Amino acid sequence: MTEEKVFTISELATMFDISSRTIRYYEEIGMLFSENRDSLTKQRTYTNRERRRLKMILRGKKLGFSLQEIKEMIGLYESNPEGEAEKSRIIAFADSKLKEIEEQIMQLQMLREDILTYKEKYENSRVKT
Amino acid sequence: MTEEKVFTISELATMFDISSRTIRYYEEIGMLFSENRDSLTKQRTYTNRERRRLKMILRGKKLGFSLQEIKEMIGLYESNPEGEAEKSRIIAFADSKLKEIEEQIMQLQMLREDILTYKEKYENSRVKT
DNA sequence: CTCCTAGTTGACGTAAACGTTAACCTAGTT
DNA sequence: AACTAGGTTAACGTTTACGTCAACTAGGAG
Repeated sequence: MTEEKVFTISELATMFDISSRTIRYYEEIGMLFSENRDSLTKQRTYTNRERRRLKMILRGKKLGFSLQEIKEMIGLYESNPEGEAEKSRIIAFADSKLKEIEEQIMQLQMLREDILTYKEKYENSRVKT
Repeated sequence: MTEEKVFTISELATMFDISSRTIRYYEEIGMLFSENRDSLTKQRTYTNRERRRLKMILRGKKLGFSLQEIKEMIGLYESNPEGEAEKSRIIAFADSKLKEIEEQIMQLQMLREDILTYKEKYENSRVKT
């Protein structure tokens, strides 16, 4: 019933269109974990939890964040702060990231407008042939 | 009257808080040009046009694009298409970039929501001290 | 003339994020 | 038994985007 589906490394790789090496690398630098590896074959298995982590990592990458930054952000999701000091430190980090993200959204909207403007310029300049 | 202000390399560098080396590198790979270099001292001078180009490059970088991608996008701004075929090729490129950018904005908004959610979770869990 | 500042061209070095290859293991065919 | 498919570790290679350093030059300040 509660049998959780697990994935092999190549299943995850094809699922997200990345290489197995990439997944091993993420594990190497502590961004991904493979629980319950077969003690004999040493093969990695991943749970849905790790699949979601990987998805977050790839989203972060597409958005231009470094793996280090992504690691810290995921840490935000998973941290269990002890005491008020730790909590406000985390909230401050969240706020700074939020500001950064909002700035990035604004810049992207500006870039979008720019490209639209140039595109329309081309569309309206009919070439006489 | 129409005397355009020009900048030295270190002026531009401090203006955008980057190194001179970075500027030379961008020139090296054909993303920036220094017109009218002193024939004796070989010193570079930049016009407002190049200052704007540099600004675009740095914006692109902050948004997570590679220098190659940025180069292509700037090419979009500066291209002067000959004939309908060339024009529709450029418009198609613009469209694909626009899609990409809109997707990126959406992802950023989702990330923003995620972080907000987690932040509020921490804020509302008062620690009893 | 000497020194300092600001620039120049190579050319080699480096961090991040993987790619690639070698040498090995195990499970499942044929 | 031999082969194939899919996985493992270890280690060296590669690309991007610069950093760093050496050796040189031209223009002023004193």
